[in-house]
Amino acid sequence: MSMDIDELMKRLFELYPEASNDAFKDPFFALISTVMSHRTRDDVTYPAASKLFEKFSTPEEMVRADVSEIEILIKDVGFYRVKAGRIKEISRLLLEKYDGRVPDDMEALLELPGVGRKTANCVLAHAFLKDALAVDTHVHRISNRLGLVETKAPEETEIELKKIFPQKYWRHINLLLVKLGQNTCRPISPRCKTCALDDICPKILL
DNA sequence: AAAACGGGGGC
DNA sequence: GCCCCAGTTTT
Repeated sequence: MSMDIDELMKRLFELYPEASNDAFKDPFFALISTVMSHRTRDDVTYPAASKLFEKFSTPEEMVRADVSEIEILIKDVGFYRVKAGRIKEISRLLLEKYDGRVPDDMEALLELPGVGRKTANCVLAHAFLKDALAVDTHVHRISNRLGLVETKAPEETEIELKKIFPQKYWRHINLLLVKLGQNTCRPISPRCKTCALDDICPKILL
Protein backbone atom coordinates (compact mmCIF):
# COMPACT_ATOMS: atom_id res chain seq x y z
CA MET A 1 0.00 0.00 0.00
CA SER A 2 1.42 3.34 -1.04
CA MET A 3 0.59 6.67 0.49
CA ASP A 4 -1.81 9.10 -1.17
CA ILE A 5 0.62 11.83 -2.27
CA ASP A 6 -2.08 14.40 -2.99
CA GLU A 7 -3.52 13.90 0.50
CA LEU A 8 -0.05 14.24 2.02
CA MET A 9 0.65 17.50 0.19
CA LYS A 10 -2.81 18.86 0.97
CA ARG A 11 -2.19 18.41 4.68
CA LEU A 12 1.30 19.93 4.50
CA PHE A 13 0.02 22.99 2.63
CA GLU A 14 -2.71 23.40 5.26
CA LEU A 15 -0.19 23.04 8.07
CA TYR A 16 2.30 25.53 6.68
CA PRO A 17 0.48 27.99 4.39
CA GLU A 18 3.34 30.46 4.82
CA ALA A 19 5.99 27.98 3.66
CA SER A 20 6.78 30.02 0.55
CA ASN A 21 8.89 32.53 2.43
CA ASP A 22 8.88 35.91 0.68
CA ALA A 23 12.48 36.55 1.67
CA PHE A 24 13.62 33.64 -0.51
CA LYS A 25 12.18 35.32 -3.59
CA ASP A 26 15.35 37.43 -3.62
CA PRO A 27 17.82 35.03 -5.30
CA PHE A 28 20.81 36.57 -3.53
CA PHE A 29 19.19 36.17 -0.10
CA ALA A 30 18.13 32.62 -0.96
CA LEU A 31 21.69 31.79 -2.02
CA ILE A 32 23.55 33.38 0.89
CA SER A 33 21.14 32.26 3.61
CA THR A 34 21.26 28.71 2.29
CA VAL A 35 25.06 28.70 2.26
CA MET A 36 24.89 29.96 5.86
CA SER A 37 22.54 27.13 6.81
CA HIS A 38 25.04 24.29 6.36
CA ARG A 39 25.10 22.13 9.47
CA THR A 40 23.31 24.88 11.38
CA ARG A 41 19.77 24.85 12.76
CA ASP A 42 17.40 26.97 10.69
CA ASP A 43 16.07 28.84 13.74
CA VAL A 44 19.63 30.13 14.19
CA THR A 45 20.36 30.65 10.50
CA TYR A 46 17.43 32.83 9.53
CA PRO A 47 17.89 35.58 12.16
CA ALA A 48 21.60 35.72 11.35
CA ALA A 49 20.96 36.00 7.61
CA SER A 50 18.39 38.72 8.23
CA LYS A 51 20.84 40.65 10.39
CA LEU A 52 23.50 40.37 7.67
CA PHE A 53 21.13 41.63 4.98
CA GLU A 54 20.02 44.61 7.07
CA LYS A 55 23.59 45.83 6.67
CA PHE A 56 24.62 44.36 3.29
CA SER A 57 22.00 43.14 0.84
CA THR A 58 23.73 43.05 -2.56
CA PRO A 59 26.91 41.52 -4.05
CA GLU A 60 28.30 45.06 -4.45
CA GLU A 61 27.89 45.77 -0.74
CA MET A 62 29.30 42.37 0.23
CA VAL A 63 32.54 42.76 -1.73
CA ARG A 64 33.01 46.26 -0.36
CA ALA A 65 32.46 45.07 3.21
CA ASP A 66 35.31 43.94 5.43
CA VAL A 67 35.37 40.17 6.02
CA SER A 68 35.64 40.73 9.76
CA GLU A 69 32.45 42.78 9.69
CA ILE A 70 30.59 39.95 7.93
CA GLU A 71 32.04 37.48 10.44
CA ILE A 72 30.67 39.47 13.36
CA LEU A 73 27.20 39.74 11.80
CA ILE A 74 26.89 35.99 11.18
CA LYS A 75 28.89 34.65 14.10
CA ASP A 76 25.89 32.77 15.57
CA VAL A 77 26.00 30.18 12.78
CA GLY A 78 28.47 27.32 12.66
CA PHE A 79 31.55 27.60 10.42
CA TYR A 80 31.04 31.35 10.44
CA ARG A 81 34.62 32.22 9.44
CA VAL A 82 34.60 29.85 6.48
CA LYS A 83 31.15 31.06 5.47
CA ALA A 84 32.08 34.76 5.67
CA GLY A 85 34.91 34.10 3.22
CA ARG A 86 32.61 32.15 0.93
CA ILE A 87 30.04 34.97 0.99
CA LYS A 88 32.71 37.46 -0.13
CA GLU A 89 34.01 35.13 -2.84
CA ILE A 90 30.53 34.26 -4.11
CA SER A 91 29.71 37.97 -4.34
CA ARG A 92 32.94 38.66 -6.23
CA LEU A 93 32.25 35.85 -8.70
CA LEU A 94 28.66 36.99 -9.27
CA LEU A 95 29.91 40.47 -10.18
CA GLU A 96 32.74 39.14 -12.33
CA LYS A 97 30.85 36.49 -14.27
CA TYR A 98 27.13 37.27 -14.07
CA ASP A 99 26.85 41.06 -13.79
CA GLY A 100 25.96 40.74 -10.11
CA ARG A 101 23.04 38.39 -10.74
CA VAL A 102 22.54 34.92 -9.31
CA PRO A 103 22.58 32.40 -12.20
CA ASP A 104 19.47 30.25 -12.55
CA ASP A 105 21.00 26.99 -13.71
CA MET A 106 22.47 24.10 -11.75
CA GLU A 107 25.89 23.97 -13.44
CA ALA A 108 26.69 27.64 -12.87
CA LEU A 109 25.53 27.50 -9.25
CA LEU A 110 27.69 24.45 -8.50
CA GLU A 111 30.81 26.39 -9.48
CA LEU A 112 30.31 28.83 -6.61
CA PRO A 113 32.24 28.05 -3.41
CA GLY A 114 30.14 26.46 -0.69
CA VAL A 115 27.37 25.59 -3.13
CA GLY A 116 26.57 21.90 -3.56
CA ARG A 117 23.56 20.12 -4.97
CA LYS A 118 21.29 20.82 -1.98
CA THR A 119 22.00 24.56 -1.96
CA ALA A 120 21.68 24.87 -5.74
CA ASN A 121 18.33 23.08 -5.68
CA CYS A 122 17.09 25.37 -2.89
CA VAL A 123 17.94 28.48 -4.91
CA LEU A 124 16.36 27.08 -8.08
CA ALA A 125 13.19 26.01 -6.25
CA HIS A 126 12.66 28.90 -3.83
CA ALA A 127 13.97 31.90 -5.75
CA PHE A 128 13.48 30.90 -9.41
CA LEU A 129 10.39 28.70 -8.91
CA LYS A 130 11.97 25.90 -10.95
CA ASP A 131 10.89 22.29 -10.56
CA ALA A 132 13.89 21.40 -8.37
CA LEU A 133 13.74 19.07 -5.38
CA ALA A 134 16.21 19.98 -2.63
CA VAL A 135 17.06 17.08 -0.33
CA ASP A 136 18.58 17.96 3.04
CA THR A 137 18.68 15.90 6.22
CA HIS A 138 15.05 16.75 7.07
CA VAL A 139 13.72 15.68 3.66
CA HIS A 140 15.90 12.58 3.71
CA ARG A 141 14.91 11.51 7.23
CA ILE A 142 11.17 12.22 6.95
CA SER A 143 10.84 10.58 3.53
CA ASN A 144 12.27 7.42 5.02
CA ARG A 145 10.13 7.60 8.17
CA LEU A 146 7.01 8.00 6.06
CA GLY A 147 8.02 4.90 4.12
CA LEU A 148 8.08 6.83 0.83
CA VAL A 149 11.65 5.72 0.11
CA GLU A 150 14.31 3.42 1.51
CA THR A 151 17.47 5.31 0.73
CA LYS A 152 20.91 5.89 2.16
CA ALA A 153 22.31 8.85 0.20
CA PRO A 154 20.51 12.19 -0.35
CA GLU A 155 21.12 12.01 -4.14
CA GLU A 156 19.33 8.70 -4.20
CA THR A 157 16.45 10.22 -2.21
CA GLU A 158 16.12 13.02 -4.76
CA ILE A 159 15.87 10.52 -7.63
CA GLU A 160 13.32 8.34 -5.85
CA LEU A 161 11.15 11.22 -4.64
CA LYS A 162 10.97 12.59 -8.19
CA LYS A 163 9.46 9.26 -9.26
CA ILE A 164 6.85 9.43 -6.51
CA PHE A 165 5.80 13.10 -6.46
CA PRO A 166 4.11 14.87 -9.40
CA GLN A 167 6.48 17.51 -10.77
CA LYS A 168 4.25 20.41 -9.66
CA TYR A 169 5.04 19.52 -6.01
CA TRP A 170 8.85 19.27 -6.27
CA ARG A 171 9.80 22.82 -5.38
CA HIS A 172 7.49 22.89 -2.33
CA ILE A 173 8.73 19.71 -0.67
CA ASN A 174 11.89 21.13 0.92
CA LEU A 175 10.43 24.00 2.97
CA LEU A 176 7.34 22.01 3.98
CA LEU A 177 9.35 19.06 5.33
CA VAL A 178 11.94 21.34 6.95
CA LYS A 179 9.12 22.99 8.90
CA LEU A 180 7.63 19.63 9.82
CA GLY A 181 11.09 18.43 10.86
CA GLN A 182 11.87 21.43 13.02
CA ASN A 183 9.00 21.19 15.48
CA THR A 184 7.33 17.83 15.01
CA CYS A 185 9.19 15.14 13.04
CA ARG A 186 12.44 16.00 14.79
CA PRO A 187 15.65 14.00 14.28
CA ILE A 188 15.51 12.80 17.89
CA SER A 189 12.31 12.18 19.92
CA PRO A 190 9.73 13.10 17.26
CA ARG A 191 6.40 14.41 18.57
CA CYS A 192 4.14 11.85 16.91
CA LYS A 193 1.30 12.45 19.39
CA THR A 194 0.69 15.93 18.04
CA CYS A 195 1.63 15.25 14.40
CA ALA A 196 -1.00 15.99 11.77
CA LEU A 197 0.30 13.06 9.71
CA ASP A 198 0.11 10.56 12.56
CA ASP A 199 -2.74 8.52 11.05
CA ILE A 200 -0.99 8.02 7.69
CA CYS A 201 2.58 7.59 8.97
CA PRO A 202 3.89 4.01 9.32
CA LYS A 203 6.57 5.36 11.69
CA ILE A 204 9.38 3.58 9.94
CA LEU A 205 12.84 4.32 11.39
CA LEU A 206 11.67 5.58 14.74
C1' DA B 1 34.69 6.58 1.78
C1' DA B 2 35.79 9.39 5.64
C1' DA B 3 37.51 13.38 8.00
C1' DA B 4 37.28 18.30 8.78
C1' DC B 5 35.07 22.55 9.57
C1' DG B 6 32.63 25.12 14.43
C1' DG B 7 29.17 27.77 17.45
C1' DG B 8 24.43 27.26 19.47
C1' DG B 9 20.73 24.75 21.59
C1' DG B 10 18.37 20.60 23.68
C1' DC B 11 18.68 17.40 27.14
C1' DG C 1 28.97 18.47 29.79
C1' DC C 2 27.73 15.90 25.74
C1' DC C 3 25.73 15.34 21.26
C1' DC C 4 23.52 16.80 17.08
C1' DC C 5 22.36 20.21 13.52
C1' DA C 6 19.06 23.47 6.22
C1' DG C 7 26.37 20.28 3.71
C1' DT C 8 30.44 20.98 1.20
C1' DT C 9 35.23 20.45 0.56
C1' DT C 10 39.38 18.08 1.09
C1' DT C 11 42.10 14.02 2.05
